[in-house]
Amino acid sequence: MERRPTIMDVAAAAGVSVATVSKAVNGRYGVAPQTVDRVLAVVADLGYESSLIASSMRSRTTGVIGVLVADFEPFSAEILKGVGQALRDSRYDLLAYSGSHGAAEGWERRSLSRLSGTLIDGAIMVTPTVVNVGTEVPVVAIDPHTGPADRPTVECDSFGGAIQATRHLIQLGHSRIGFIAGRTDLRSSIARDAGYRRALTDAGLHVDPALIGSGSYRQDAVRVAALEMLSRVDRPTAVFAANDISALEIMKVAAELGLRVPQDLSIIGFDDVPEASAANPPLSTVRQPMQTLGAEAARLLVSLMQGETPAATHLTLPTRLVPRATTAPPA
Amino acid sequence: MERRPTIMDVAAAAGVSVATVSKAVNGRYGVAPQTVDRVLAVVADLGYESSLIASSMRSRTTGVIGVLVADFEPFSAEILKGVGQALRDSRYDLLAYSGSHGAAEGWERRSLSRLSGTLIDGAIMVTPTVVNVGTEVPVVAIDPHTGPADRPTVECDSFGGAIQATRHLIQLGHSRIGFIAGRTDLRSSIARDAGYRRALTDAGLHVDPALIGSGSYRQDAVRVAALEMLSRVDRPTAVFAANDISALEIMKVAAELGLRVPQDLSIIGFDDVPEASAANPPLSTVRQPMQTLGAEAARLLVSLMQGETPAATHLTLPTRLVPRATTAPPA
DNA sequence: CTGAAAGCGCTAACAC
DNA sequence: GTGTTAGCGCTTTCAG
Repeated sequence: MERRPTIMDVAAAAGVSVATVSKAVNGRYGVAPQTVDRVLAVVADLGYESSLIASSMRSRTTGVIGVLVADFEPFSAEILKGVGQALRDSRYDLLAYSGSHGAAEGWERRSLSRLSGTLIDGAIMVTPTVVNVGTEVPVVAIDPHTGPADRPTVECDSFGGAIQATRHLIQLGHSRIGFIAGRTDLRSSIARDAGYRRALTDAGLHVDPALIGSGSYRQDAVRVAALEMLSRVDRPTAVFAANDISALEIMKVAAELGLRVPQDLSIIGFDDVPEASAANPPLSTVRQPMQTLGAEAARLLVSLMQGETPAATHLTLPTRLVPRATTAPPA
Repeated sequence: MERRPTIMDVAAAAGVSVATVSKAVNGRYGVAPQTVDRVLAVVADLGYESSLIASSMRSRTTGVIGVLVADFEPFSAEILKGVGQALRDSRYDLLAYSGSHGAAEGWERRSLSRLSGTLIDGAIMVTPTVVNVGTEVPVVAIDPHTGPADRPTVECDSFGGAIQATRHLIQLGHSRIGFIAGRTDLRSSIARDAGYRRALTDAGLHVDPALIGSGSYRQDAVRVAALEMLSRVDRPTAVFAANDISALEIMKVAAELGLRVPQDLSIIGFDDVPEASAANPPLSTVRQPMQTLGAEAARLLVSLMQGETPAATHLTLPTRLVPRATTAPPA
């Protein structure tokens, strides 16, 4: 709990001015070699470390990349691993930030505002809630918001993935297939909804509005929608959830209702977060390459930060069906 | 890429001084209600958001908790989820930081120095490489370094867990059991080593130095140690790795050597990171409650930050054996 | 109730 | 080569 040494302490101890210390520490020109040595010796001795914050207020660049998330949940954690991997051998520090008001719309505007222009040189926003955020630094969005895509984005093929999931259920013999939708402000959610409908239509199946519930990716909303859907006399024999967290919640509801999975009800999710394979029984899902998403976003951002003009600023990565133990033919 | 509005812009637009804006925004006493209204209207209009960095330079407190990690890998990602969960309903923002020199010893001192005293009000260090770091803010360490434990710590019962793992192999009928050790500077690693030896001794088994390799939790080192150990004519029939990442690497080496797991070689890890259950075949391991570790660390830290004196500042959480598909009786 | 001024730790011009 | 000076955007005394 002792006071951290400042540049003034170093200057005083080395008998030079703060400016000289700054130059010596940052390897600027115009300092005598022996002065540099003396200063660095004092720095080592005192354990001085320049304050990232103070430096960032003066210099326009910090070498720090920010990842802005609403919350550290499974999805964003995977993204983070990918970003970290891509940046591992770079000179960039990585800073992940989650405001305390993650639930409120516009959290990313607030976070970005508070960090950019000073602390971070560029940012990656994960599942943002708004489209336009004026910034002073390059930003790339992962799993972007609906609306005009003026900002660089990285996402997976949600439409194709939803078709894979729904078709998987159809091929197992299901014809009454429910859908629990996600956050309707996310492009990916809308695409998953569309994919579900398309697969149904392509198979000559009727799209029954009663079998479409809104979950918004929120556990409580999913619970309500699932309870309602699964309590119907003409309940579906299979459900596709717009993400794994929702699917996992549906599994809980099914258990409470006395429905066995997959015998009485097939369930398939989307994402393949680690929790999906660890579930009991392991959750069938559509895998989106979350770590790759993060890594690609990082690469795109670095290229943007270096003033390059990347060939593609809207990446869409493929998904893959991962059938596990929660999907089976209907009874 | 537009310039972010500063407090000066707000002041100018509202026709007041920056001091008044600051007071109005922060709800300080001594501002006329109508002035507050006017200022806040301008704030909303301009989309002003105070700079976290600039504020933190003047005020001693920011409401931000920092989690310092060497790297965003599976273990620290789980910790992060737990910290996030514990802080979800608090007023604290969460900032996770990984310096670009994560590999170098002392990364946490550097990170802490650069962030503390200004940006963060408290910190959680994950698997630190050094013991003493002078700081101005409360710090709690997860999976601490060896040496005098003067700082609050949260860890799992590594000794007991290692005994569980080794005993599991012994009970399956193994008598030649190898061990790939972890980072020798971590208290937990040493405890796992000791637990391995104790279980062996308790069972009347000989501790063969040739069956103990050093992996340091680094893939390349694990590979070298595993290759050497598994190429011996008197190779072990089972191996206990000090963490899952090491165990996963051993699985790869075993495959390259043509050894079938678990028929020719049983492997058990430690941690139960998500990757363990997703492995093929799923990895047997000892589960440490990583998210709980993070959550407890967060609770401890918050209590420290509020000036309380927690009853216990050294938490040890229990582990649990999770037998999966990589352990079986020897051929 | 409001504003002017000082300064947090640091860097970048510019003098000396 | 080195020191002096002026801020970065904000909060906080302290006068008015």
